[in-house]
Amino acid sequence: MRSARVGAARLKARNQVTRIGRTNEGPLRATARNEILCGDCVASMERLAQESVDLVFADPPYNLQLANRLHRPDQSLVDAVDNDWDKFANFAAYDAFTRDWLAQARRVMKPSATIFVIGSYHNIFRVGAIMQDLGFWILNDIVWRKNNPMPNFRGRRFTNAHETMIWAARDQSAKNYTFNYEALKAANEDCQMRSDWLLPICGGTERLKDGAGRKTHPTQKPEALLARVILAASSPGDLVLDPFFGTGTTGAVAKRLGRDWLGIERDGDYRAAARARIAAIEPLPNETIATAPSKRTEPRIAFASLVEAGLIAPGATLVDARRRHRAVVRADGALSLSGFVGSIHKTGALAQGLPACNGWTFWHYEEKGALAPIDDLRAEARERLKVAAE
Amino acid sequence: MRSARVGAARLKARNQVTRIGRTNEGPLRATARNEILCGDCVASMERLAQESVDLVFADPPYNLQLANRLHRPDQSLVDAVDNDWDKFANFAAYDAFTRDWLAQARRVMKPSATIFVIGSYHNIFRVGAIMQDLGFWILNDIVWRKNNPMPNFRGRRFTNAHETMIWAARDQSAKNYTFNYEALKAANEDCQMRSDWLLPICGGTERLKDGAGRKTHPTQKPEALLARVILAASSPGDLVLDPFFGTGTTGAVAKRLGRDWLGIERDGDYRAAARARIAAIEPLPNETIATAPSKRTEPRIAFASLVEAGLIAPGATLVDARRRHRAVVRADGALSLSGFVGSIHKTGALAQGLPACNGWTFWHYEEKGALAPIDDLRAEARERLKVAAE
DNA sequence: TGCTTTATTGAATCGTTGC
DNA sequence: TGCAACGATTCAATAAAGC
Repeated sequence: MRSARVGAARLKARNQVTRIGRTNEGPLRATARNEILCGDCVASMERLAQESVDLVFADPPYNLQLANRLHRPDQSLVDAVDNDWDKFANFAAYDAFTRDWLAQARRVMKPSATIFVIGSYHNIFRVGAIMQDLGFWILNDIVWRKNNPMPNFRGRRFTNAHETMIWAARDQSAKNYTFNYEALKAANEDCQMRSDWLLPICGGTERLKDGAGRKTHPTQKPEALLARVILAASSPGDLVLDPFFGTGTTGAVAKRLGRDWLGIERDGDYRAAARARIAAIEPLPNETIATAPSKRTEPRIAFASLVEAGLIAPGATLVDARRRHRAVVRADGALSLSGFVGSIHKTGALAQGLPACNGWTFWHYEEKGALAPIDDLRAEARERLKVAAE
Repeated sequence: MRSARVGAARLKARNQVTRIGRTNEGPLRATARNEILCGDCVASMERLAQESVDLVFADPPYNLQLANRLHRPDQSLVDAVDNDWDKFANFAAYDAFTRDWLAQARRVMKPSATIFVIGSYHNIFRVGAIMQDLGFWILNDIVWRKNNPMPNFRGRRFTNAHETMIWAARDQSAKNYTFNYEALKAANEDCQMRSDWLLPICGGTERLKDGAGRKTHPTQKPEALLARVILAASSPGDLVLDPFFGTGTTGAVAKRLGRDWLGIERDGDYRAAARARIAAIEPLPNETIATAPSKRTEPRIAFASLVEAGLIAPGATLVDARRRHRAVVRADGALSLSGFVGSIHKTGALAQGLPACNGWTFWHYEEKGALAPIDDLRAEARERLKVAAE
């Protein structure tokens, strides 16, 4: 079951939606959800409400410049990307296109939203520079390392074994962007997730193919890549926009992970493939996708309230883990440390001679001869609050 | 001894040099070698002869924009890069600077030369876009993955665990650039070298420090990184230009690998450190660095990574278990056995007159008088890289 | 001397809340 | 709006110190 808070927010957002068709006609009062908009992504985004999406994933044309056809050593032809949508007259044309869609993406992003743009060396430098020029604030560049890349058949370069994603906030001042740091760390052997991700390319049964066995889309991204992006930078119920939807990997993964999604795609074949694909997706049970509470999102508790609640008595003695320092709890929730009176943090800092200190983990109380951090008392107080709220 | 052909070419180049001082005064008829030019890199490069260098390695200022001081969880202060040389008023100023030095670098590059530029997400996108605008033809972007990066202390982003190098030819038509494909392949388990390189950051005894233990330069690059760049994209006797010479890693590695070098540096302290450092470098014997035969060779195994990691030194002697055969370790990870150059397997087979051989168990190194198979070193290397093995 | 423990450090665009 | 307080946060390698 979706949590009550998230469910309510999502329902509210749903009710604000003005249902629209699949064409570009008419204005939008709010932003659609869980649909594929037909048409050019700039025109489509222009009609979306500003500050309405929580996350953008964009896989724009790479502007590959393959002058000639490429043959493998056995003389077979490499099925290169030569679609019309990847053709631009020159860098200036590509830059203008890039500026247009990025500006619109930025407009529809909530202040707390972030954007991922994936590309290769053909286009990612232009994309990144334009993002900076538009005011995006880059948080990381992320390297998708492919464990099974296509080799360089001519032996004239290094194997092009990675693609680059730029992760950016809407602007420098946006400090409250969604980043599920703890969840990613837990998923990575309790080490913080690095900027290089090793993932296989999209193949096997995941790769969409037509009746004749031809791949439906030349650059279909692996769902594992989108899963990490969406888990890292959104919450259940959030709206994920993909302006270059293709065959809908973003929508499929978003639906599975309990996020809403919105795709924009010009090509009818891609839209049809995406629609069928997403319809077959079964969302995961809510308990598997609910974001774990992080310390940052827990309600703040004043140390004084622990004293008021009787969890710690005025006059009690607190010590650090090694019993080197002693402080006495005052009735007003401050501590007294050899004549100095201050907060648990200030006294902890003073005791250690440091500029700052987290008093919750520094100070301990004695219970049955053993020491426990006063953070345990805070957890107890939060537990009581939670019970009282129900 | 250097080979006759290479030696002659080098001598000829030397004779063309007009000796210059360390100031920016006066024109240059040709390009100096094995010196550090004092001054601004744009002005200095303007005085170099056009089409005179074979390889450029550039580590320009990254334009970091640090808003505040950063403390570790233990409250210690992070020693961030806040040098004046990394300060620019805005993106436009950084772009203008970048355009200027890149244009000069391109002018002095031979048609067959390539350039490596290293940067982070702060600057690399602007650098890459400007390179494309100036006509450079990007061959690869290469990711330097750090196995020991600084963590993200606030838990607000992914660990910034890599830097990016752009490798480019002077223009699209330059097809004859130097790329030692076979040597790199032999050094990488007989697999093509990928675009992601795992290397430790510069530390330990390699890191230059002043008398008080402070690092001489805040961003000294590891020699292993430069070694792979120089081995990949130059030949013995070639001239390697570094317009942001710093403490001279490029010069040190170039000299060791039998390349000529030219550095440009504004800071007198950096220049002095670089000069002393390079003077202490002993070039490797020629047989360890001569370009390997270009014909496709039998399968080889990743012996080069042991050399890069310092587990076995270039020039070291390997013997078989009964000390009947001796081979010398080359800097590119191949072995030299009485004039024949090949992989550890090929040389082992040749020594025994057998069609094939497992070099890992055939060849031994000497440690404290005892012999041990180089397979032990491979195990050690694997242990070190366990983090990255995934 | 050798092993264990502790301290230091590296290109970093690294908060939020309430008065 | 600015300022001060709260309080959350680290991985690997190297070097130094302790035993």
